[in-house]
Amino acid sequence: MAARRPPQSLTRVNYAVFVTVTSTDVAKAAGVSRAAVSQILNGRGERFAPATRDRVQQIARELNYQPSAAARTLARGASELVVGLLPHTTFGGHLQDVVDTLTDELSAAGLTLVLRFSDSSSHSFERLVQTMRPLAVVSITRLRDSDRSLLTELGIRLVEPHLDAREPVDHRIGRMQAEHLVSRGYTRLAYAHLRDRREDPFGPARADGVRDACRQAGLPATPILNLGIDADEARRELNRLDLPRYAIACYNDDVAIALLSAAREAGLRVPEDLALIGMDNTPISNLVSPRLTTIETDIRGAGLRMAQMIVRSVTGGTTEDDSDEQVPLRVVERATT
Amino acid sequence: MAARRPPQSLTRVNYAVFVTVTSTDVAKAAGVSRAAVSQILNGRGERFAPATRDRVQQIARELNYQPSAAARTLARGASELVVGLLPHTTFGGHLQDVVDTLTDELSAAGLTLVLRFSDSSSHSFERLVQTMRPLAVVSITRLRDSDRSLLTELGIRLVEPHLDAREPVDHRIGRMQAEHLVSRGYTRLAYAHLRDRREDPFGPARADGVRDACRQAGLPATPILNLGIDADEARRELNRLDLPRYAIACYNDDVAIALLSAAREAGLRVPEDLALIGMDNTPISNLVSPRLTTIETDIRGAGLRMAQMIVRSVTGGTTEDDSDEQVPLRVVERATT
DNA sequence: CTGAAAGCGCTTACAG
DNA sequence: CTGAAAGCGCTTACAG
Repeated sequence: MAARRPPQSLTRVNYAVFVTVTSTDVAKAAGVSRAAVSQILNGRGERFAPATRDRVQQIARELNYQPSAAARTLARGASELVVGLLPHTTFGGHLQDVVDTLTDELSAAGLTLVLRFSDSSSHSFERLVQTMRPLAVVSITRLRDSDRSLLTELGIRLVEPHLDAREPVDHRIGRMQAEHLVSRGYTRLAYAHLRDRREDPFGPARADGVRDACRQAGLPATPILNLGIDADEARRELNRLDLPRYAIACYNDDVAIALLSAAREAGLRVPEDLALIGMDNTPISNLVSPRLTTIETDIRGAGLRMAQMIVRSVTGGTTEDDSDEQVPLRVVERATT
Repeated sequence: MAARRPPQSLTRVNYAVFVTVTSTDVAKAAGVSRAAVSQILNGRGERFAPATRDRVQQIARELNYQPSAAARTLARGASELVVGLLPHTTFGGHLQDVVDTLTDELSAAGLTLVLRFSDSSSHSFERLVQTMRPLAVVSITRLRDSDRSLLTELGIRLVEPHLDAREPVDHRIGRMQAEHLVSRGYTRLAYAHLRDRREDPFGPARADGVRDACRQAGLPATPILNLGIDADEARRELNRLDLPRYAIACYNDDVAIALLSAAREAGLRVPEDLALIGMDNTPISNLVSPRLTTIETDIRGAGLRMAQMIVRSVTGGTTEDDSDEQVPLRVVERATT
């Protein structure tokens, strides 16, 4: 074991003193060269005697040998780091489960997933990718153009699962919302965004889905509302509509609840005068009255697919989503439509 | 510029071809040695002629030289990586702003913040810290014991801002909830946890705060409720109370809204028969009826303090929170108390 | 079937 | 005031 002496002058940073087991330790203990240890532990050990192989693997385990990422990166010229970019939106258990799945799947493939918010400053993102040289960046949401070109320029693989299906999932969500409303007899539809664009990463694609569904059904253009989760804003946006008898597809359940609350105060009957459909099937959507119609998605399954796609893309070189299955989506019909 | 050739056999991973500017490039262009470049760019340039210093810095900027994190880590024996552990709880804009602040502050100090969920598997966390050797780990929430001892063993600094104030912020939150309820004349208090422990990371500390405040006010022990955001569970837990005339401090606004909804269905008057206080001042807490009393926190300011504390701890060696200011907390009184 | 050697890009103690 | 040299831990092409 090499006891690491910290550098002498600590002007900037205090270093911990690590006790590390290196490949040299393993090699000595096993009576082979470091090259042998490296090859055997990296799956290129076919050429070695099975006994040697076993011995090395056994000893590495006993010593709890963990190769240094820094050294490996330096030697290989690329890291095993994958950076996951989280949208700057409210998210709870669901999205976190997806990320956990991703973490584990990538870890099993020898890759390390590390997270960032996609909205943190471009500057710090640039530093991150320039210095860490991740193997890939996977973005849950649409990337800034500047970040995208940075990655292209550096030759860092970009994986964007949400763009990959033949019909992007967000377009489908909007379409399903609209088709449900149309099937309940509504002919005048609107789309309600979250006003803060940062929190509305999927809004544009979903609004497109609503618009396309309306066009296909021969309905007029859909007005676009923009509101925060706030009673005043909801009332104001509602007033822009030629009520009664409108149906609104909402960015998420919170937006729908804000509109629901405003409608109640304005004396509108829901769903007779105003129909609402949310998205996410949040627990609270089932606690308001009337209970909210919404859309539910099997996001865990989606996480698994995403993970597999990334592993495939990183290990196999393709970014295409050859499996053409789609994320399962389901309308949860309750009392607001 | 060194064009990096990818290794010949790509059994596991496809590598991108990077075009990197190295310190050698800078050194050549400036007509100095790599050592000089290193020292000048790392703030140890006092010994060099000002002209040399300026030239090197200028050229490094022009070439957009970004030192390789891997090489630096290897040479220095410790990385400049800080791992931030996110609680596995619902969070929206607020917490994300804190994280963004943290990212930028650390970046300004030359450190790279990278995120993980604290609940992802211990195994993958171990791999992360063993291979990446972060300079520090900062945990927004309480760490698993196994993870904690792993870090101790490896000598990796652990920063836990939530533990640092003289009175931990979560204890204070519980106490403020209870004190508010007591001040409104309630004498029988309960605490409502989120049932899923993963989503209730701060619950125990807050329940302690409620209990301590009640003890201090001479009130009886507080019953503990556990519920998900679900009408049935809320009703069930409500039935365990000897109603009417109870006041419940809730883990967050969602829990309070679930109880509010159940109370409404059970024909209880709020706040006469049942008082509720939430936590977070979510937008929706102001949209339900009656509007929810809750607690608001200046989490942005908290993020800044946290960032400074981490930078100080990492660069200065102390983990103590010498600044004794507290996170601002404020009761937002509305109609449920 | 296995090992010696070179090299990844950087930092730092040391020599001039 | 500045540079040559050694070394961080690993990987891989090559020689035996």
